Amino acid sequence: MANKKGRRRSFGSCRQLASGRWQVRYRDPQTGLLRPAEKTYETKTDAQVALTHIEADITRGQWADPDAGDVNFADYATAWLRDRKLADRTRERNESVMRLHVVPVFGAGSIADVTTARVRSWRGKLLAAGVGEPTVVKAYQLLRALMNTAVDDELIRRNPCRIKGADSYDVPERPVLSVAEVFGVAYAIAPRYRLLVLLAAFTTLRFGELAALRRKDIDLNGRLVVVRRAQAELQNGRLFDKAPKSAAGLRTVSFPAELVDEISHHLKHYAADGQEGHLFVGPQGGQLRRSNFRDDWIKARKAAGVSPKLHFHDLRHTGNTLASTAGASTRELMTRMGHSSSRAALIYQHMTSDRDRTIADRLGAMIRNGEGDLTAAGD
DNA sequence: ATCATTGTTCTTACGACGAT
DNA sequence: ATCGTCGTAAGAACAATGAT
Repeated sequence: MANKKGRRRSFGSCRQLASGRWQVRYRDPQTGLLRPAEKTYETKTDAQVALTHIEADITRGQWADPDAGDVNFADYATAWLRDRKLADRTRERNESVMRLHVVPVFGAGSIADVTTARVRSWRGKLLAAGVGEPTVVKAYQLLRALMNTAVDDELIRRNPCRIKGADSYDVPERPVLSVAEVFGVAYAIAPRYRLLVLLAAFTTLRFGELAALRRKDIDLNGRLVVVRRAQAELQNGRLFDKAPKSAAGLRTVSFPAELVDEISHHLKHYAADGQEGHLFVGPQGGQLRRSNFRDDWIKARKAAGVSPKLHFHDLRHTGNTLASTAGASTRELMTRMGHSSSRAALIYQHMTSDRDRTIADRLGAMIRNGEGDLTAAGD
């Protein structure tokens, strides 16, 4: 229905209502139905300008259904979280961040109500309330990801999460131990965990990988430990083993000959029975988990006089640093640590086991030179 | 190369429960 | 009654992968 008089428009129409104000109507590009614009205009000129803008939006593919953003945020967020295919642990975390920090503020309104200004103030309040920066960053990233999907769904035109620097934070350097300090901790901790500390440092396995080790994964003669899986822990405490994601995750790492006696001793006294028995178990024979390891770690850390900031995971960095000192190349280190390199290596290169053995041997030399007395003590 | 996103580990707190 | 262990929950911190 074009204007009766004057210039014919090819797009939409304007008409004057009984009130005297001007209404704009146009074809909804999705339904093909004639729909009135959101508001009316004082003058015919204003109405025609508005119509031009709408047409331009549609032409550019930027037109968004004004009603679409009217989706309840909480409902949309729930569906969004549900439909993502994520690892259980990631899902858990996303759900808790959403539930605790995002939905309480935005949940009641609609998707379109989330404006940049509100996002900024929400973020500031979280920080002011004492929520840690990593968590605030996490919450922001999550909200942004959700709003990105809303953009894809054409609920909103553009993502309101556009606060510079809000999606990252500075990560401080981690402490690194000397060989002497590694042994200091190893001999300060409960004996059943001594090998755990040593392997963490000298094979640079992760806690989850160490916790998943079975007797059969240790080759004393070959001085190898085979990493076939990692133990993961859900927030609800459920433990499960995960296969490594990449070829690099499934790997064999050499350990220094200086650890052989320690390992034999451990196998004899502490490891669970059978080839499938866990190498490391809790005080009562249960599976090793963070909660039942933590107290021992803290005590050992204190007794050994190392930084109270030292995380178990820092042993891995320590081992990495030591291995680097022992002459490992970046490539070799990555292999040893179980990193894949999607960038550089199109084809996964196997480091020769000879090379890994050499690195382990040099680590052994460090143990001998640095800490021969400690290895003999306290057993 | 850089940024976006996903994944893993560490910290703190508390309650249940059986052993001492 | 107290203690050690274990399980659970929430939050914080750190690391790696994947997409531009």
